[in-house]
Amino acid sequence: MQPRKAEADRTFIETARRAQIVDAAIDTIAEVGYSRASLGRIAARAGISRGLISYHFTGKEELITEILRGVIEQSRAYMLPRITAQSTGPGMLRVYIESNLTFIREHRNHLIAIVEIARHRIAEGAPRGLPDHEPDQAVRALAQLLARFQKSGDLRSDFDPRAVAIAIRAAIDVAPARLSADPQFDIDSYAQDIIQVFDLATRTAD
Amino acid sequence: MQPRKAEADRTFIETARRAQIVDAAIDTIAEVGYSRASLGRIAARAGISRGLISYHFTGKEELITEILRGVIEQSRAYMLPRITAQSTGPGMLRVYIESNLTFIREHRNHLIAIVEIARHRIAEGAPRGLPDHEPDQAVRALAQLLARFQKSGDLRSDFDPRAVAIAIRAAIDVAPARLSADPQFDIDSYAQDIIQVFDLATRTAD
DNA sequence: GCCTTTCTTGGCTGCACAGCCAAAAATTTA
DNA sequence: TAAATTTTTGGCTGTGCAGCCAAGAAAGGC
Repeated sequence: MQPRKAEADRTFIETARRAQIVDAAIDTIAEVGYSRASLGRIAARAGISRGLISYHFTGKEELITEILRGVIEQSRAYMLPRITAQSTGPGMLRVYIESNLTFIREHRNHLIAIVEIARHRIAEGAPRGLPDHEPDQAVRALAQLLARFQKSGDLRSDFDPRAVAIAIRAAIDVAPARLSADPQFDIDSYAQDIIQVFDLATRTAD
Repeated sequence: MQPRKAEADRTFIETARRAQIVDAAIDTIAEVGYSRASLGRIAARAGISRGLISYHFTGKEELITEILRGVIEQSRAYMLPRITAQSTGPGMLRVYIESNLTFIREHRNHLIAIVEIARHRIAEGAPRGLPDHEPDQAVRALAQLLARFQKSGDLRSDFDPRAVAIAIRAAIDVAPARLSADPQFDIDSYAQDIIQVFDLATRTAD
């Protein structure tokens, strides 16, 4: 499951093709769902032959991994500075939810695709009791943030940060599916409502 | 996609076999995931031949529908009386979350299976812009409950009941996947934390 | 007991897919 | 321009699956 060669060695064409294939794969998964997104369909959308994907990627696995890697990297780059800029608990929580949902709105298909991938990975690929899957990492990171502000007295301390982190991630991760199923869904007003919910739930009674 | 015959006409054997196959299908889906749960695997678990499933069900579709029908019926029977027994907004909300999560704990595999099915149905089966899928019904029903108590002044009225309903359902629906991925996950304490979150978020400031 | 109906098996067919490969086309190098 | 290399195509192979069916086994009616 290694890339075919080191990134630095890639030709211009190879780099461009890989990007083109990744984009086609994201749009295909977002449109027809993970398990209908065959290499044939992805190739058709990119306007190339099936074999070409096998030439540029060692297998479907590497293609999917590349999608995850790229999108996660982009979302980190967008959200992390915004979140760490906040110094108060409620502020951090607001910006955490807000930046997540803004990123989802602005990268609709990318997020629909990785949520699709994550679901199938959790459900099937995983032999039960796997070490570390992606959603767990997000939950753990958020739980740590919450715990830190609990300790500093900036958030109420009578809740389990892990449980609340699970609920917050669940509320965020459901948004891409909503977006794709319901064109009416207004993600910005959803964001505001969710922010209020978790603000009221975690804010110290002062 | 109709059942082979009216329910009343079924022989003893047919009824027993259908139940046996449904049970095997639920356990298989819960164990290996939806898309690895082939008729062959389900038959193997039930200790019967593949063809027998085709004899008792018109197709895989009917089998899946039967699973959904049964589990939804059971969960309604468990939860509905408990929820309608509550007369206050906060009480309703507490019992709604509690009875959902208790039912999940007591019917682990059943719930893992239907969440699996629902995910794949949303993601793939659905031509975009479908009329009514199951999770939407649950969200809509909960949103109506919330709206009713908002109008009677029993819950704060500065949130969109639909958005909060989506968040509550998301927090509940994530539990089966957590259960199957993480044996450590304590669903009862999770329930208590989630109850507190949404209680604080929706309770009128009195 | 025999005959009919119900039940069950295992094999067959066709489909969709991922991965592989030989050869053609395009591009680069000498 | 010729040779070498990279890129691309389309077909082939094996796998896993759902649905179908002929024939056998079991159960029930007469």
